[in-house]
Amino acid sequence: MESLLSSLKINVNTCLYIKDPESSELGQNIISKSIDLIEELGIENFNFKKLGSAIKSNESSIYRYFENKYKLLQYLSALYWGILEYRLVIETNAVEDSSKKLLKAIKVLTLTPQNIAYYSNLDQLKLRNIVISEFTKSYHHKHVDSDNDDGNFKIYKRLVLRLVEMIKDARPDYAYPKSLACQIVEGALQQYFMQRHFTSLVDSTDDKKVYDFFKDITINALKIQ
Amino acid sequence: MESLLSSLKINVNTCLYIKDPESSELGQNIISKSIDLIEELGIENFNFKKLGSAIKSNESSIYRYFENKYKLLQYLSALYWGILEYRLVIETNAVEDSSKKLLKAIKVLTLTPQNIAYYSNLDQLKLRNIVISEFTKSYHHKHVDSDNDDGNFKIYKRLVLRLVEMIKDARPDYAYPKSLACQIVEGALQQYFMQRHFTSLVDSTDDKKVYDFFKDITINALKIQ
DNA sequence: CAAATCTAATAGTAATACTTTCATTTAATG
DNA sequence: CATTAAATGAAAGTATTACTATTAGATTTG
Repeated sequence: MESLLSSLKINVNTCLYIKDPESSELGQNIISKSIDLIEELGIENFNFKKLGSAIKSNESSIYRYFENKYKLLQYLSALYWGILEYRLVIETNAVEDSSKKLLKAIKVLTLTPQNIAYYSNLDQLKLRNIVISEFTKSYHHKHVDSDNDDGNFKIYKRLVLRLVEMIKDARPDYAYPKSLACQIVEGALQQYFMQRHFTSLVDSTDDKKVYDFFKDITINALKIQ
Repeated sequence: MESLLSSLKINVNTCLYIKDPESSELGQNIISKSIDLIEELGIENFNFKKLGSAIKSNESSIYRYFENKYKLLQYLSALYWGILEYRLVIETNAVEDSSKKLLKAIKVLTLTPQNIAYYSNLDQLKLRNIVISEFTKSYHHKHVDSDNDDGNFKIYKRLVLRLVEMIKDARPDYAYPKSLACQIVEGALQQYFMQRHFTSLVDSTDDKKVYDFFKDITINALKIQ
């Protein structure tokens, strides 16, 4: 499975970049080093000048790949959701029972993954940290609708809709499949952020408890198993 | 109830401002006009210069009240959660049955309120729009921990913990009261944002459905009623 | 009235987010 | 191998923003 995935290219929406960063060594450096830097500094303190000197290249060269740092963040997010989508499809594909399939999906979506080189050589755990801390800011702004029209969140929405289908398969008459799917995917990020920064609002700092919580919610809401 | 609340002062953490904006007319103008402007422009496109000319005052005068626009956002958020906390307490206080009390609380926390002048003359619906669009950004950044230490999110956390107590009262052996409370409070904001900007991920654009969803989740998770 | 405080206006600083230009290096092709 | 095209690097330049400092006038308070 690893080798299968590492030979796949995740087709991020072309609106997200000016020049495909996978097409050159500089582009690949931009991606891998920006993951380090954004995780370390946060998107607000990160800029292309700092990234330029970190990869011994120039600010203006990076602008030839990405319009601005927020597009880069959306690109990185799309990459993350793309990787997660592949894992979701592959790990649930063989499961026949619809309830078991759904629970397996929730596992993939809520547990911290091993840092296997699924995709090129980027650090999946750092990428996940970026998504936990920064993804919400990639769409909470005034041009969210045009970004959406451009397709910048396509992979994310496709992933959520895959979960919606699994919920419907497990319980066709459930009234809120989309709300539940959103709450699982987005809520998992939220729970991990809370674990790190709002410990008084958290029942347990154990990763597995995030899964347990959403599993419990889902089983009871859908009345399965 | 209206008159009771309109005579109450919500004690926002003093770290959030330099000079109490309620102590002068200029300060009150800053608050009411910033609600209009932040709702209209979003926090990124909003700045103190624009606010200054909107209230026919000066940038530098506003800096005497707030350190920067993000502190102002945290102040406005605290105000919102403070108003919600009062409504929560008052509207659930008389309810004796713990399950009914909890469901009433969820109603207060998830439904769009009437724009009653609960608190001074600020526009509660606009304030709510700001919280839906901007609150997540008030703590998703690198200095969240020191802001938290300063007490900037105290009212928000107190509100969530009130809900936690109600969940525990309704079902003392439930394993995830804090996770559930967070998901209700934060998830409601998320659902409203989705209704507005990610319609393909939404079951219904009816406000009441947000309440129905969280009510259903809670009833089934806690096995009440 | 006098003292203290508050506010407005202006100017100024430092950082950021780009853009432009142009020289140089690298890669592609005949 | 030579020519051409494309990609990159270096440097300088622009516009905006976030904030500070200064000062003078207005307002409040004792």
